[in-house]
Amino acid sequence: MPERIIKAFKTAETEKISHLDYFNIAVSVDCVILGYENKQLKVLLIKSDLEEFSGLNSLLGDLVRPDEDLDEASYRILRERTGLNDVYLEQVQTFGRLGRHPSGRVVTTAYFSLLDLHHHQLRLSHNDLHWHPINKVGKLAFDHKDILDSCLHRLRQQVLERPLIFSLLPEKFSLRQLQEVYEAILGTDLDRRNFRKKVSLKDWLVDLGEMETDVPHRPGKLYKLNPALKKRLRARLRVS
Amino acid sequence: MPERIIKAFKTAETEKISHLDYFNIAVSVDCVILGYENKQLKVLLIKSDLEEFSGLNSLLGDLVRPDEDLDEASYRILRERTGLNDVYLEQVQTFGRLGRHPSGRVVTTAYFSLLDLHHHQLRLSHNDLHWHPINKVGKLAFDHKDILDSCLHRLRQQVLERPLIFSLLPEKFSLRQLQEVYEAILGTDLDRRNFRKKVSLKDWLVDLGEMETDVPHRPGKLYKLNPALKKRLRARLRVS
DNA sequence: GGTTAATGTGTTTTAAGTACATATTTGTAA
DNA sequence: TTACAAATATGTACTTAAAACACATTAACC
Repeated sequence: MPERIIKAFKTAETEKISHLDYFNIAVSVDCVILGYENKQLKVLLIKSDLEEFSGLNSLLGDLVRPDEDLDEASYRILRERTGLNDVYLEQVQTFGRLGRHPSGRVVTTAYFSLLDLHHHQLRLSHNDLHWHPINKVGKLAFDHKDILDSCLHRLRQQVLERPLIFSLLPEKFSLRQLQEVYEAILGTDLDRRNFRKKVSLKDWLVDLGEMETDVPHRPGKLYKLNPALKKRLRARLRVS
Repeated sequence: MPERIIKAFKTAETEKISHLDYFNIAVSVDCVILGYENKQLKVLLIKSDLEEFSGLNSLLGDLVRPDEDLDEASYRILRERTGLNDVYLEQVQTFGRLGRHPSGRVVTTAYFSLLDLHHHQLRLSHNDLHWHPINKVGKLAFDHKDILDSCLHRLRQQVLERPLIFSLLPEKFSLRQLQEVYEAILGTDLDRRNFRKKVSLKDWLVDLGEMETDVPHRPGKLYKLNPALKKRLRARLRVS
């Protein structure tokens, strides 16, 4: 099969490079899995088990299997690591610098995902997995800091335009909770009145007619995500 | 070396898939090279030489070499095909669907580029290369129509925010010419007065104090891109 | 029943976007 | 040389969105 591919690319065929070398590039995906807790945005990291990066954390990634779509690979990683399989994932960027992986040539595609850190189905697969507050992430293994930053950048860019954020929250939430999520993601304070005006102009929320309980102050109304938008937050791929 | 990589990915190591299979994925880049002529946005295409796609056009792409960065590969393609080497290229998205290439598994990363179709250095490398008006592109080989569309979408999203467009134009240009480029890209008519107001609020242009010549009507002022922004339109990579 | 800590709702100001009109300059053709 | 065609150059009124800002209300706690 490799030969067929190389023949399909004329330029490659005429090159003096050994044909097999073209298949010395591994393809991986890395997932920036984000959760929300204690008014902080957190990212799921794992201790790197490579000598070169001992003591450093890394994102969750894996080689793409020869028989799975790129998108599918990211869902697999999320599922293997968290037990969740109906979570929104979005491709952000591909990193292909030479030398980005100490063991050889690996080109990796970054995805980000948002999920409710307290979701009842969430089961972390490994002891060394942990949630790390986004603004206390120091050095990471590989170029994973760059990958994280590019995903955060994309997220911040999109979060006010598209209803991405709701998978970070429980089913029912107050406007204050929603605003706190936005503040954690954007890293800024928002004006409560302007925020509410902005949100209410979109068709994102449904008033449940219920109130918060167990808060030491005047309870707020509870909302849920407009069901019409809910499907977009789900994975497009099923478990294989 | 492949073995080292596979060992570096714990999950892969424990799989029953033959280790070598992980290296049966080829990595390519595809370039959406856009130019402007006759008030039309055009894309550089080539006749596909694959049997499966006979009669169809495709984008310009190639396998990534084992010893070159992903970004570098896209610059190489641009250089090989057009002779230009100092042109802006931007990564857009990676396409990894199974079966997207009939000869085997190929994951491709899409880049777009804008260049002056009448640039004196432009030398197309191949007879079958041709510029195709963007709104007359029909079926393309592979998933290249999807790739083209995603690049156009990104371009349209960014073109009013960032000074990307100026490499489509000659050094000196009038505001009318500039507006026509925007209209070709966005596919809409723009109000001249509002357009000028919008552009003049940005710091993109420098008034040259010169006038158009050889126009059959009142000549307009000529402008050039603010030199401070020029470097951003150049490649970050040099010719190797 | 007063205090605390939120919620819930405007208004005003400023900036950005949209719609629209008139005078001006050049080339061309009568 | 003059009228006409076709574009440039410029400005104002209207509408919508974003930013700044204030006050009355509700429930829990003591």
